[in-house]
Amino acid sequence: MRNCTLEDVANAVGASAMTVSRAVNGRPGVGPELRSHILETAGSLGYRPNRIARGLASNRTSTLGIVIPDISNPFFSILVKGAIDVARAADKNVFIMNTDEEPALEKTALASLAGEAIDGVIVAGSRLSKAALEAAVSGFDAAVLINRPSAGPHIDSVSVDDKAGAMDAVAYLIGKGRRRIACIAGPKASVSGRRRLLGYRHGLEAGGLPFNPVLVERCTPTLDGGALALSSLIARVPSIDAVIAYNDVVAISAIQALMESGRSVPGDVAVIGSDDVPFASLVRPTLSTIRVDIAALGRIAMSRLLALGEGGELSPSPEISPELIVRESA
Amino acid sequence: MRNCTLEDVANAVGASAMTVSRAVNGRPGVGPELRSHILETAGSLGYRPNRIARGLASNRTSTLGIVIPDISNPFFSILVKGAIDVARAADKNVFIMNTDEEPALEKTALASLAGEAIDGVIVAGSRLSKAALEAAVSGFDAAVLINRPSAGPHIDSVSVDDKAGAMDAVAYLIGKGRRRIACIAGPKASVSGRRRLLGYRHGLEAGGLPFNPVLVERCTPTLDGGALALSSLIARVPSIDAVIAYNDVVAISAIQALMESGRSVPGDVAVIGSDDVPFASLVRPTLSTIRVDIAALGRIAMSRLLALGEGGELSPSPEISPELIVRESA
DNA sequence: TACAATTACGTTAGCGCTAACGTAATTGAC
DNA sequence: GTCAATTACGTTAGCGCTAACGTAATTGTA
Repeated sequence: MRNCTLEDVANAVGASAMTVSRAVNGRPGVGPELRSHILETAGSLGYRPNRIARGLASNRTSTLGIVIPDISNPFFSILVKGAIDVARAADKNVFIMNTDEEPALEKTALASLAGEAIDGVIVAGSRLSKAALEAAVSGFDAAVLINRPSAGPHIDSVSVDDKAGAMDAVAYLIGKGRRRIACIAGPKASVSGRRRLLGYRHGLEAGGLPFNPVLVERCTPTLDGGALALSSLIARVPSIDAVIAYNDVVAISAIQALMESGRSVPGDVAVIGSDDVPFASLVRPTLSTIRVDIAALGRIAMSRLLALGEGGELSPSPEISPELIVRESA
Repeated sequence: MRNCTLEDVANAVGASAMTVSRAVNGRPGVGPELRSHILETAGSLGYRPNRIARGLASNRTSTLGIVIPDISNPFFSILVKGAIDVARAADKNVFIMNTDEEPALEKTALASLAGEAIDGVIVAGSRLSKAALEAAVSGFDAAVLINRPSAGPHIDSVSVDDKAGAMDAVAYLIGKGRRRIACIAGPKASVSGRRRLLGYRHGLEAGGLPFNPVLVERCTPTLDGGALALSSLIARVPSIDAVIAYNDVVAISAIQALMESGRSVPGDVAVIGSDDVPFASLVRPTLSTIRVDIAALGRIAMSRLLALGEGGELSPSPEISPELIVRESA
């Protein structure tokens, strides 16, 4: 039982394939009676357009791609959910590519998507250099970069003002009397990590505290990364009294390590995470964090990607403002 | 700058497109020197096979689909990660379809995937009836259902022995002296929820306790679903001393509600979740749970889907055994 | 040496669809 | 009534690739 094609429908109604194509795609050039007759027949024959053939002929596939470092990280899974909700509403399907934080895999993923002739791509949490990212993305008709500057007319960008978020957090900590504030920065290749580090630094300076590199430690964005980084930090500066962390996962990991080292949170050390992933309010102590509306970020990115594909004029790239959420940990 | 095609490469080396196709796909029928010459030229021209055209011509797209209720649920995001890791190794791309727990959207998603002419699909957490699921899935060349029985030769199945897991948990609770054990069952449409409920019932009977429907409450698998269900339970039976929950998210939600009601966990009420998602060990009290190797589940499902597509003989459908992890909450 | 089997290619056709360009019939303006 | 503009279709060609079938050259075998 082969799938029903345009031509099958055309034969059934006694029209040409082209006319059926026009009817099915809601395009002008078909009379109202014939149109409805075609649609009825197509329905009863169970006709489903073959997106592959359509893609080959029209060079537009109604298919999009999302490239992220790690779908099992709640930040990215929520981001993806927001994005594909919007895509589904527009009847587009989307490929999800996981890069495991590996720049090489990110390049491969983008190259593979290029072979799919997709209409556009969202790249979030890219670990590529500016030049490499631009090169990898330039082959697409449309692209939206999250937390990376746009480069070119068919490339859009949506960012979170991570710097401001980190500054707020530092200001809050200073206001609470904390003076030895450490920063667990993210992976070196993470732009949002660098922005948060910058915000940390500016926040300290704004509060009249010196920036001291000894209070900064990089980490992998995993559940043990935070603990590892924290161990290095307290080995160097046992008296730290606050930590701002790259994200919530890292923050929670750091809290575990702090407690194991005999320190209380927030008594001895205050901790602020970032993103406000769902479990941030479930851990004990509940996590103070710099909230980002992640799903909205995904929705906005996908909306703009679709608009870019339509060729419409885009408003200037928005910057999402994070918001400090104070809970128990700070 | 158009993308380079097979024919461009063919012209460059002075061979036919067919020969280049054979070389690029590693198929026999090309001499060793010509083959390497073709591959070199293809590389230097930046040739990337057009998967769309390949799909149309060969009716195999090297593309797969995964249909899940909610990618932002850590269970499914980890499952997806396992699956796409395997897919990537086989150079396949995958569509992720989110159904928001809606049977109607699940049908739409499957129908949309059918239009993509994908090589196979994994359906996890289906909320469709047996008949509807079989109908929706029968159009695919290959399918793997997670936690649903297979139906047909081209449909495989991978299941978790949820019933055994729930029985273990109940036995453990009874062993600890708990007698009024409640069950927060999942959504009515969830097969794994029904299996866990069955395990709960059998576990009680095995332990010599009566099954009492008043101790069972359905819930949505969300962060407030557990709390809601728990409120109903304690309204009916204030003296419950244990709860086994549909999954970890629900369990944590229930714990919150228990604490708000003035009960201590595990002092007054012991709680056991299911799945052991990463944050289960991060919440306080840390969560006792019925561990499932979710990533392995995803990897196995994808491996079997790929094998099914190759037409190889499959070993009988495996059943993953969960393992009770005892932490603080029980 | 003769003849089948194998290898290394090329040719043809077509996957299902749409872009681009017909063509015939109808409409409207003056 | 004339001519342009519009509408409602049909025809042709081709997207880039591969399946299926050629064909010529080489190899092996008795």
